[in-house]
Amino acid sequence: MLEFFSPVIQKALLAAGITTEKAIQIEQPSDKKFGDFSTNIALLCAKECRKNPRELAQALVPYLLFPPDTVASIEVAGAGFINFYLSPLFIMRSVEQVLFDGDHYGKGVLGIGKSAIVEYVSANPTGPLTIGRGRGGVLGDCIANLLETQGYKVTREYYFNNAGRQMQILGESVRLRYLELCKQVLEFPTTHYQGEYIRDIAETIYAQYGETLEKSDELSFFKTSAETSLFNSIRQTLQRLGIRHDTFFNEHTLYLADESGMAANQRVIDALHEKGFIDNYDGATWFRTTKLGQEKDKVLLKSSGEPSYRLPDIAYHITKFERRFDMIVNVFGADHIDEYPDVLEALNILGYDTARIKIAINQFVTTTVDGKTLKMSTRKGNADLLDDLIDDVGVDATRLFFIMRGKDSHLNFDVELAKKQSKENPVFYLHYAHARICSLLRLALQERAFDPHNSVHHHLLRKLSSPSEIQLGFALLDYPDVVKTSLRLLEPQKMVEYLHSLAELFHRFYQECPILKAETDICTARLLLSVATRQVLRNGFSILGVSAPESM
RNA sequence: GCCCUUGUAGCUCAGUGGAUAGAGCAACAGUUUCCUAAACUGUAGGUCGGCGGUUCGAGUCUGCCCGAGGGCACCA
Repeated sequence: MLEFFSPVIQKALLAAGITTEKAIQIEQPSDKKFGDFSTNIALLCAKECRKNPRELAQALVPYLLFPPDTVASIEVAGAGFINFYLSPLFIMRSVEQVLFDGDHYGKGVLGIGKSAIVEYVSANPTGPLTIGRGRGGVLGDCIANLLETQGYKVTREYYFNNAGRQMQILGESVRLRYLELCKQVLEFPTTHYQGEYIRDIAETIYAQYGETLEKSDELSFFKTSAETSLFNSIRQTLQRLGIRHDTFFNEHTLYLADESGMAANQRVIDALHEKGFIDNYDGATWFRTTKLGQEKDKVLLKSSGEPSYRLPDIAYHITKFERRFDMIVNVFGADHIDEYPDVLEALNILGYDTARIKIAINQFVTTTVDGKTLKMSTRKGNADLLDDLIDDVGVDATRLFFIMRGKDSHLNFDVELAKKQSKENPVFYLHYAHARICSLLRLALQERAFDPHNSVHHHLLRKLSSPSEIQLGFALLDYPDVVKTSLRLLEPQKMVEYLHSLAELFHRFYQECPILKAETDICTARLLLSVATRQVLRNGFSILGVSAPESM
């Protein structure tokens, strides 16, 4: 709605002879008695105009000229707020727009002609996905969906590493478990992967090859088997959640020489060296972050000559620029919070426009079962496996619970609540609203041969005027703004909250207004309002990646 | 010790420097001759962790203190 109000306010300021640098802000007051929308522009300008904000607001009002039948009234209130009330006609006309746009309602043009990359999950294949990773996965997936609604061409990328020390340890862990199956007595080191899944992989190998591999010192077979198995498991889990990736970027490619005969990692060292940010001491190569005010330099090349994780990270991000993405979104968990400032610093030094990069960090998840909070543990048991959670509460609850709180909040996943078949459970409440509308429309088809796709009666919506109808219509009109806000803040939680309030408004409308029992025109209008509500619920669900059940 | 996130109603959480701090759930009291009561309406519930500072105005910005989670490797 900013696009609607802003130009009018801009003109009014001009007409009233007020010049200001301040950006126009439009907000929805928490209380309807302060209008449908309001602006604080008079308060913002009061100081530089050296005028009382209330007087300034009063002076502005005569110049606020909106198209006919849009804004019903304008009031000055409080310290100098200007409050706008929309006309019911305007609201109902926008409901017609919802019906007209259908699946496209809420789409925008912000990203048309632009490309975006969203990197998420990015777990190395050293174990099955944990609940914590799941939150980031769903968050990333929703952000990618949001970008697509605005016309961005989105690449969903998974960055992983199947080389290096962790993978060696993984292979060794599997080999040791295999040897145990061959009745060898040995000590399993605490530094190795303890998970039950290691035994499973070893058993599969044992079942297939018996003890024929017992004498082999060759690790790579065990490593490769483990990697293949775990990567499959990860991808299967993601698939269950409806999370897909377009590209898998292997960190290892950054170590290999390209056409120019040089590895991407080496090019980063050279480029940083040229800028004077490389130093060699203690046998290692360092990124001189002390020059940037940090306490310590950071190792790029270890004394063994191998890159530390930081170097390929920088090189990897450079590829995102080289691949010419207009927007670069990185989604990762709080455990990687210290990683990105160094990467950004390096990119800045090398002259890349880091304003294109957006970072979404999600805090961790604790699960509550029977009122008891379990802390996530990667070591023993499989209580923190994402697959187990999905088995337990289902895909929709898993997805929705992960994003129904702000990403910065330390999420408390109440497993009991997620399984409840009642209003307490937000998943259920949202589903029910949708199913209820579907059921209503099935009946309307039977009793009145109502066709939701027939547009000849759309104008009847303008006959609706009761508070619950107007409020519902108003909420529908708000949807495109909610999409934009969710994207701007990288926060799909805003969408969840919105859809919940939309469901609530629908239930109230349904309760207060008889639909099929109403006289013909009103009945049709109310059915159309219901169709529009269902449309917006569906559009929102599809961004969140939850299903839209037709009956329950 | 340092860094990041966080502390708002009994619980889970919103809150973009602005109006009397909001929502959901739980609690309590009501609503079905009627399209899904798997719902709706109403009531009650607060020292915004604490103490200062910035300004016309602070839950929001800032300083310190306290609590919670995470991170501080030549691991990724």
